[in-house]
Amino acid sequence: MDGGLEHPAACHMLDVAAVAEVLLREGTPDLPSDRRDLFCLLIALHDLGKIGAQFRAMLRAGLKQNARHWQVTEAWLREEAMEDLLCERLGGTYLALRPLVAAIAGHHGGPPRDTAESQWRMRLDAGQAAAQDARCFVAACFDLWPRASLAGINEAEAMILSWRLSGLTVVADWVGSNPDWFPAAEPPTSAATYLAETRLRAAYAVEKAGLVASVPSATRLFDFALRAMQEAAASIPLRDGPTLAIIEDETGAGKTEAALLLAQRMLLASKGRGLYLALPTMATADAMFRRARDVARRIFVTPPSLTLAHGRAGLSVEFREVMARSGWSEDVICGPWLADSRRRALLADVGVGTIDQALLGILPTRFATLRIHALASKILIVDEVHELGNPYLATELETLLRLHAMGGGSAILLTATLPLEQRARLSRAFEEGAGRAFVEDMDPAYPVLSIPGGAAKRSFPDTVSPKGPVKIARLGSIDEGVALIAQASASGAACVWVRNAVDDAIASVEALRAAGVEADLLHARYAFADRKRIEAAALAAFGPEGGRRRNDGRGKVIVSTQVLEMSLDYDFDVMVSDLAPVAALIQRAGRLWRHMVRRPAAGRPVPAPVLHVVAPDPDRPADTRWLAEVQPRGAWVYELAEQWRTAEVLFRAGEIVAPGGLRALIEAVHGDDRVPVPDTLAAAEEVALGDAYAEAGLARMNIVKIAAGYRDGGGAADDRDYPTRLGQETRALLLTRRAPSGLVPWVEGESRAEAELLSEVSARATQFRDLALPDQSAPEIAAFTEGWPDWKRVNLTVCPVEEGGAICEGLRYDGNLGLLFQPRGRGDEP
DNA sequence: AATAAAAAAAAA
Repeated sequence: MDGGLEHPAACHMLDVAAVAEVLLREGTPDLPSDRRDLFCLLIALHDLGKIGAQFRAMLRAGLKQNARHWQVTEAWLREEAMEDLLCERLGGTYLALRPLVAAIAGHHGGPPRDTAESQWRMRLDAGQAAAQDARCFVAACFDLWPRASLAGINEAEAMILSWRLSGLTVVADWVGSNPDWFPAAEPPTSAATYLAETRLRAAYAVEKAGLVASVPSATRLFDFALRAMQEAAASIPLRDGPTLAIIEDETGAGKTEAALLLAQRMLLASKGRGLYLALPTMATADAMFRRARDVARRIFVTPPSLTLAHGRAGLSVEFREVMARSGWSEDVICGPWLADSRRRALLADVGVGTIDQALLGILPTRFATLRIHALASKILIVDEVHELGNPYLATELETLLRLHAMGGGSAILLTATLPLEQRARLSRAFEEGAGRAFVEDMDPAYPVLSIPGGAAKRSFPDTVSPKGPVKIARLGSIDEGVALIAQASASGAACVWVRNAVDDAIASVEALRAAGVEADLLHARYAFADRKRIEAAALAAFGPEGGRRRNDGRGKVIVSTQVLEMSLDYDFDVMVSDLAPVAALIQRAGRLWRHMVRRPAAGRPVPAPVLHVVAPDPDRPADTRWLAEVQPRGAWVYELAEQWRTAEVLFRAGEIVAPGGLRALIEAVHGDDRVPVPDTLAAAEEVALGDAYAEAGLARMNIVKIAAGYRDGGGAADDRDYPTRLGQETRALLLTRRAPSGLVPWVEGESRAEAELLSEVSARATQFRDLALPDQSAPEIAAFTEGWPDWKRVNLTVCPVEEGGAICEGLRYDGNLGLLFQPRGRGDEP
């Protein structure tokens, strides 16, 4: 038998190369055929390191190998004689070869990093016979992919290609390692006959895995009459090559549908083979998944695969339903192979998930290149881009767009309130990634649909939201807020008070109660189950079908924090809010008088929508204590200069006019020629600016170094060492209760894992500093955590909750108020 | 002194 094929690893390598062949044909953007053959040839060598005495010894006797087989793969391919052979046969230089070799060798999550000396040692350990076998196998592969060529690839291009090749290798390996699809067989008679056979298996396997891209359909997506922005998306001329489209319009203008219309046209123009819809939170991703189901089916000719990708995707009832029905559904499907891991979820025809799932691809984390590869063939749709405006996230997003464009991908960005400068930075990253000159577009038109380097639609019929402008009124104190809500609620108005800090929100609930007003409380410091319950109750009160009034006829009242800004479909008659940056206030104001068709102005208990902002007078001499007097805790949440500037601009404007007036408000606070702050706040602004630079710098440190290629620019760190978001450290508690059988999760779930997820509550780590949390080695807790992986034990503190809610001195939990930190020395009284 | 947000097993 020729070519070292008697070695079991040889068949596996050909299996994996055959899978890669099918994937390149069926699932990734087009690559010239000589590049495809080059990729297949190299991928066929990915497990070359298994050919060797050490690996055999490990398999037979369980001996420990000094180096892992994937490291040895690179060692063989970097051997001088081998490198010469490869360069000669492939018609290229070792400068182009080496980055690609590292890409296929590093298929276990990270790139190989061994020195020439240790690679020499690996070859020595493997033995002479192995060297002979390896060379034979490589020679046989040349004949299998005769068109493979390095011609025209220089070092810089090889660096760029290395990212995608690495990801492709991983996917091919995962598919090709499945024994159901590639059962062990007798050694074949020749490499060529074996490859011919296994190509059939590969085609079947790729289909079974759900990786054959569905064919896009030109079917009309929506049966309603398109609105202006949607019409624009359906008709704007697309440009050649990788395309970025930016849709800027107010909340509720139908941007998602516009993006889907545009995405469908991009698919039909072969700018991608699928979609990934990236959202800022898990909750918004869940909501998008619900909406995407029907339309996803219509975008494709055959039932497409549809996945939900985020940390708690398993809790989504809709996603579970799609998985359960995927064996026979004519609708959308998600087979077991795709559903098996979050990383794989990105490979589906239509993926919906958090932006973080995509961002992990540009951080040097384990299997990051799999994410890059999966996204490369997708139209990347990023929703609520304005939520990703902090320097760390923004820098990550720029990098993602740059890399996506480099790989030939297209993208659509959706936003309500993006500063022009931010829009320019994202556009620049994409255009530069696509290898084009960037022409800055500072046209302030709004709403707008623009394609950098291409067409733009800037004139829309002059529409004003049906509710008319939202008036701005200032309240000088908390007491005024209490009085206003008490009075409005008495007249039957549905009321909300948005506060910046959880403890301030709790204080407001107490103040309202003292004034005879009962209010619910919604923030993020609840066990997941309680938060879900309170959100559902709020939806029943303030949602489209909401009851809005209590039995006694008074309007329902809720006090909340920033969680309210996140796409929850509430409608309030009256809103009071702490001063917050203008973009946040615009989002909050979007929850005022939202459902005008169901609830026209005439039926409302107040004459007009007004946003009452609790803030000090911006004309009053402002110092660093300016805000703290009305917001004892919340004053620290946002940057002070931004807060003052918002007050100055918003109170002077006196109203929010959407959509026409939004751009001017945003630019006056965030733009290049923003309003200057008083001298007394200049120092605070300097500090904040410094912090922002530091954050962006940290992001640049953390992200993968694209130009350095996968070997030197990537990594295999634990995800937690390279967070997708910065923030103060938090600590997660797993609440439990005592049952006859021992500790059980605080709430029930369909499975133990689900019950645990639902019983988690997090808060800032510093708040626990002086608390004596339960000893985790106590017998009842040790019994509860038995069998947990280490990372889980490190990250979760199991806390038994007593009958009255006490956890330990100074800390208690209340299902309606959340996790409560109490002043010390007052015991457990509420 | 202080928000919300996300994330965690590989590939015989």
